[in-house]
Amino acid sequence: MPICTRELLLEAYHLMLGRFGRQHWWPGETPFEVMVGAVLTQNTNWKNVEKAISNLKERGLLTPRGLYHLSTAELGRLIRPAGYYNVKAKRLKNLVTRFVDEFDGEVSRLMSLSVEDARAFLLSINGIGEETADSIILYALERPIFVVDAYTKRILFRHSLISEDAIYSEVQGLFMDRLEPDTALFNEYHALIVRVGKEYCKNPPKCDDCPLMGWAR
DNA sequence: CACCAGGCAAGTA
DNA sequence: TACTTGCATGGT
Repeated sequence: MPICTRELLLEAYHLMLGRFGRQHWWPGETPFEVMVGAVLTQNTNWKNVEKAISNLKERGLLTPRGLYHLSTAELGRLIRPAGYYNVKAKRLKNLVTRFVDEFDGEVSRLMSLSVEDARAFLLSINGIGEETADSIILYALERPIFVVDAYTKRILFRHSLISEDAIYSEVQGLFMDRLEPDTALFNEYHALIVRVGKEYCKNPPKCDDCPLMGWAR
């Protein structure tokens, strides 16, 4: 059972960065587009999300008030390629309604909250869970919080750094208790984990040539 | 053909 | 509290 130190976490980061370079997340979007994309990409391939984003963009609807005044049914039709379109249309409406009603649809007003308050606000919205909330805080608000996803858990579990049933806060704490709050670092680190997870840490694992081969364990 | 992707909430016991 | 299930398109 390896001990998870700051040095170990930084080693993994540099191994992944050295192999893949910067991932440029979140791909070319304004903060509001990141918020929308964070909901659309729930359990869904990003390529599918891009089609949905394009549909909204082409019609000039990818703004807080554009979506605010759009019916849930019509929104669902436009985001259809992203999958779960009925569920996601409701979730987006929930997010946009709260964002416009309580923050006037201004990202700057949301950013004036503390990270804890912003997280509590986002989590109080039906359809926004921990990963989506943290993705919005990190990639839209550009505040330092570590995003944990299924790949993060799988990689750490396979390297015996966490148990299989480790909960979100446990995994997040593993990183945040050891690394100084650094938005750029957390941004790149999560993106690299997703990249490595996709290419190597699937079922079955493709460990040959994985940048984390021989790391921790 | 099967499998799954940058999750989440609601239902069940 | 601890599982289970529904949601859905598009790529490999």
